[in-house]
Amino acid sequence: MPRLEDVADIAGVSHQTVSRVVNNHPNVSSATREKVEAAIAQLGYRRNTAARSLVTRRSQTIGVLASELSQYGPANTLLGVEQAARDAGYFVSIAALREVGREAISDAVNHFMDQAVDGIVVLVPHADTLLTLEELNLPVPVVAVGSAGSGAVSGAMVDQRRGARIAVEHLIAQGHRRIGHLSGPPDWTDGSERAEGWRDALRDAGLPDNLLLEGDWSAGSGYGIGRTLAAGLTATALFVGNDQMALGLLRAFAEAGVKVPDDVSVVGFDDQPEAGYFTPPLSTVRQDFEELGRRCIDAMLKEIEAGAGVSSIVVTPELVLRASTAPPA
Amino acid sequence: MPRLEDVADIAGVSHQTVSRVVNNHPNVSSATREKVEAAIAQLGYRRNTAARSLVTRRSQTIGVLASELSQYGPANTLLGVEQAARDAGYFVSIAALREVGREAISDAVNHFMDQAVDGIVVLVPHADTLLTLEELNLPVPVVAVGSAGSGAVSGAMVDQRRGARIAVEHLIAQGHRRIGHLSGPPDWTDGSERAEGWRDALRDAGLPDNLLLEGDWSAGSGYGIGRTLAAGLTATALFVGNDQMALGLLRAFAEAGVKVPDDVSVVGFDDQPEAGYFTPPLSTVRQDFEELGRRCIDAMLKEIEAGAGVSSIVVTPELVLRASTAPPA
DNA sequence: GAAACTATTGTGAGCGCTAACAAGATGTGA
DNA sequence: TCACATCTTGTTAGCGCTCACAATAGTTTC
Repeated sequence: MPRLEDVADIAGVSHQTVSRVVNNHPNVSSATREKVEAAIAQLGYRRNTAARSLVTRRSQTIGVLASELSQYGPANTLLGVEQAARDAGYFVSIAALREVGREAISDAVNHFMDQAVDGIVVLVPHADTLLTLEELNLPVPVVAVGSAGSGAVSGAMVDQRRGARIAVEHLIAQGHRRIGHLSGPPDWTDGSERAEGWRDALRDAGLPDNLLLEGDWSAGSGYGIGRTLAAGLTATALFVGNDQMALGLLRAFAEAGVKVPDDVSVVGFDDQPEAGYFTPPLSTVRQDFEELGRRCIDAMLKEIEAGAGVSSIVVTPELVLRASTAPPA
Repeated sequence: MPRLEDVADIAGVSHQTVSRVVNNHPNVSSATREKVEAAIAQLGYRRNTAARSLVTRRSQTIGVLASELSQYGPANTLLGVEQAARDAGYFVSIAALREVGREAISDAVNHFMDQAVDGIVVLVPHADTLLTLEELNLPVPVVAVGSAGSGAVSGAMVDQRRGARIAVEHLIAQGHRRIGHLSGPPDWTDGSERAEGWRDALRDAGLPDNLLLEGDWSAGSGYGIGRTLAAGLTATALFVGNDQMALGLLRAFAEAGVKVPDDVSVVGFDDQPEAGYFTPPLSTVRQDFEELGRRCIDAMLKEIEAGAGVSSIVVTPELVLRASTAPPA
């Protein structure tokens, strides 16, 4: 591999001048710059990241700590993060968590510290992730996706509470009075936030908020709960914590002869690409995960490069109406 | 950050001895080792990756070049890759492709070369990816997932042709004689391989192989084709290139009053977690993507560390039967 | 026309680590 | 006992780069 020195020899300048060209320093004459650039092209020179990192004490790498990477939300957030990071000249390193817990998070963070990442984006949507991160007291900026952040850690989230509220308010506007919620696990921030939004909307409307069932995000849990519900359905509408559980629920209702939306309306959350092809097509709440990811990196780079303090990013979701909702009979 | 030297001072040895301890060199007395380890713990010493990389000329990083990262298959392959790589002490860097093409691949590869990765796993399931990679003639080992590899590039794939064959042979065994195929795009390796397997099975059985329709992997394309098919259905069974298209197809059939499996049997491909909750639950071909990812890293590390040559990995898929298939009426 | 600036280029040191070699300590057999 | 091997530790150089500073050339100001 050619070095700065080799380029310098060919261009007839010092290694430092080559370094200036490579780093876009202002005080280089255009004649010199051209000579150097020609030499760089001729040799196929590439700056050695390790040597550069050694002296700058920056790795130009951002670590992404993720669980549930095969889920629609985290995967797309990762895409946004990657795009913004690469555009800004950063590398993106990942560590996937198989099970979520203090130790697994700590292991992954250690891995990133070994790599000397310049910042960490955390894509672990559990309620106590933020706490664990604060305890670890990391020497680099951290953005926790799915939380509002704290004094030490930046947050970036879709306003799920608001999304849930919008969905439920729509059902109320359609005339529904008994609206249940199939929530995700309460120890997931998404699960509890969406449940809160559901409750907020019902309370504001003076409606009962006692029909709450807990799933685990999977289609299987939606199916199981759907079978139980179908046996003695009291609600005319159900707000479901994510699209996958809604899929399972629809399946269970279909088997039990419960008609959607005639007997019961169903609203999901996420708007994954398949949601429009469920039976029936699912009304749901759309979240722009890529945007969320991009904004994480914006905030992170401000912390890394401009020394900015922690920030709190909020992205607003949007209700998408399809055939699974209708006014009650 | 403490350096090797700092640890050496506290332990009362030379920096080189500390280096030996850190790198598990054999010839260090246990007394010395203990002193050094105590000093390391006391200071919270961490080896500086940049300095190490500079002298070893290894970055301990594997690049993963991926498109379609929000899809079930690539996402789970990535998980397998990450697990195996981290277990082996490697970092995993990612670059996601927004659109697939020579230039995008070349950009991402350049990004990895800037980072001096030790190897690249390519998760871009297009037919001409392999060609592009060969042309780039990379100075590090490359494993192309979804291809059989070539003289210069290792391959790792699920035996999709065989998976398709198994699925279609099952339909034939059930008594189906007109079996159509809704394929993915033919310029995707997965698309053409699965179509080949479908054709193989039909030809071997002396059945017609002229009912081939092309989708684009999305539920939407499955839906569109489903609507067309429903109008004048001649097949009694359909083998669909992936589960998402099958979902759209099922939706279209439901709308058109075509009963699955009474009027037509449907088999998908992938076995994504939701497939069992479609209406009806989908028979499909299961692929172990994580295993595939892990084996990619095994092969890659053999190339990097043992100087092994290119290899070709094949993982066998498995047919999962659910309610969407039945003997013809 | 000398002093004071600015723009451009070069020199030397050192980031933290590992590899190669050197040297001391310990043990072994004749 | 000495010559030789073996185990353990230390010394030195250098990986490729950027930073701080020095030096030169060109320009302006009074």
